Amino acid sequence: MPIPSIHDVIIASLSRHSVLDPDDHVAIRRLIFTQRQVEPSAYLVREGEKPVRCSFILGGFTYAQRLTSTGARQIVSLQIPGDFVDLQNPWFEEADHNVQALTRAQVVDIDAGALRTLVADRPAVAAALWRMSLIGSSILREWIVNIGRRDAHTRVGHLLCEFSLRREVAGIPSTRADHLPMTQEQLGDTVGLTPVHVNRVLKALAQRGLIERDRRQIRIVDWAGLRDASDFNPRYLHLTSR
Amino acid sequence: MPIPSIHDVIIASLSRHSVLDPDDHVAIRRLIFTQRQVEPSAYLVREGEKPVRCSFILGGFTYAQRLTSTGARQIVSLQIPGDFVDLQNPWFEEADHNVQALTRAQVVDIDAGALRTLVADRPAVAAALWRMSLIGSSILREWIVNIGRRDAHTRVGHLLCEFSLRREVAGIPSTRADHLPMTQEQLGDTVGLTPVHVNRVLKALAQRGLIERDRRQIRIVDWAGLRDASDFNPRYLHLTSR
DNA sequence: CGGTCTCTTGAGCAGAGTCAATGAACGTGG
DNA sequence: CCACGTTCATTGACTCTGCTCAAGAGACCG
Repeated sequence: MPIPSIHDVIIASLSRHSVLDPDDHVAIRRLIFTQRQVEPSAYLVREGEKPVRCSFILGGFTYAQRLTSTGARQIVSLQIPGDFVDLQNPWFEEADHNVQALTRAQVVDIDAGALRTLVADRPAVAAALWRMSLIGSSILREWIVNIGRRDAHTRVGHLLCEFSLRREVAGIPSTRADHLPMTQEQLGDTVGLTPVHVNRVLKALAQRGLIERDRRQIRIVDWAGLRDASDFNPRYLHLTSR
Repeated sequence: MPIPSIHDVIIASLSRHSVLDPDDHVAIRRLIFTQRQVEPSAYLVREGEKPVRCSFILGGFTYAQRLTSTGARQIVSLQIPGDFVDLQNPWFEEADHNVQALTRAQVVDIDAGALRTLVADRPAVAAALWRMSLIGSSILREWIVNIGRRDAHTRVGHLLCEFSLRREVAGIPSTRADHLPMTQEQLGDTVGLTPVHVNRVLKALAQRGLIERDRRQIRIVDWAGLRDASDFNPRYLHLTSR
């Protein structure tokens, strides 16, 4: 794909949630950035370092993660194509978490300073970016509820629903290979469970006819059933409003 | 207190994290708002409703909360004086959570439209507000780690450390009456535990000499000890950077 | 074809939850 | 100033969800 189309992808992503005028488009098109590919588990951001750029995901998936002093890992967010990785970077002195590629991913790096300038010049772009980061906050709140107050079955089901819906809304077809591109250990680190228990929960969900599994692949068979069983209400994703 | 001083409080709060110039001050001083007092457990925001204003806390404490379908409650954030309640409101069509007063609280309501205008006109103010909301996101991530991967003792201790430090940084003296103005049930709803277990954990923390309790009051006796026992690293609060 | 991950399953354990009773503190009205 | 009701805190006894440990089976890769 030629370079210009990447700008279109970013504009399209912002426009999914906000309204931009032609001048905003022009300003975004002036952004200079570099595209690169990252391999699974490669770091995009490291806790403690000074972030000088902000990435945008073209393809593949990434996750943000932190470790406790006992070495336990907790995944705190997932990014899918169309999302920004750490939109906060231009405004913070140091990163407060790590970001790693979940799958092989194609990303573009945007200079933090250029992003600050863009935001200062174009209020509508600032509002669009802000809105995206606010939706990110809303998802964080939902995860707190999920991990804090739901039992293991509901928790895992809720994550499956969220991931599936976010992907669908972003228009990302789910291929056989990457339907839910996580190991059961990563799934556990996302919802606060051990991999062993995740395994048992997935087995139970399959036995209840809510999902189907084949190797690493997880497919939702009964969407309404899983949604209801998982206390999933998409309001927190703020999909409709714009 | 005369009305003008409230603007000063807001400017001071923003200036704690960001740099504003005199024109920004002028723009903030043009904000019109109403001050009011809310009683404990009164709602400031209700899930699902269209938010038309954004509140700023002058005194007292509030919390954001959501319920699961089974009726369990999870508190997802705490606001202290100097914080905004739902800075997201001007950009969302509907609230995704409830906000209630934890104690009696003094708040000012700012019209969402006026806030949008201010942000569009004054990039530095926008950056300051954005930065505050990003710090809020960072706290949400830490809570996910806390609830997802730490055991009950560490979890409770971590919350005590966070609350104590945030309050100290905001310059809010802790009076005997409201040191930690939460019931054990609310504490449990914050860290994902039952009130009964919170009670046992507090008892154990006191026996270890980390905290002291008297009625509702909880005092940290051994700050370094509690910090280390609770895996508390204040990086996520982004206090120093500005 | 061996090595490495990941998944799966069983057995036993334990941290946190549930249920229930008692007690302390506090506010209110008489 | 006291009686009463309500809300919280505290504690014990018991249960159970999810964790730990461990072994074996697939899958995948060079």
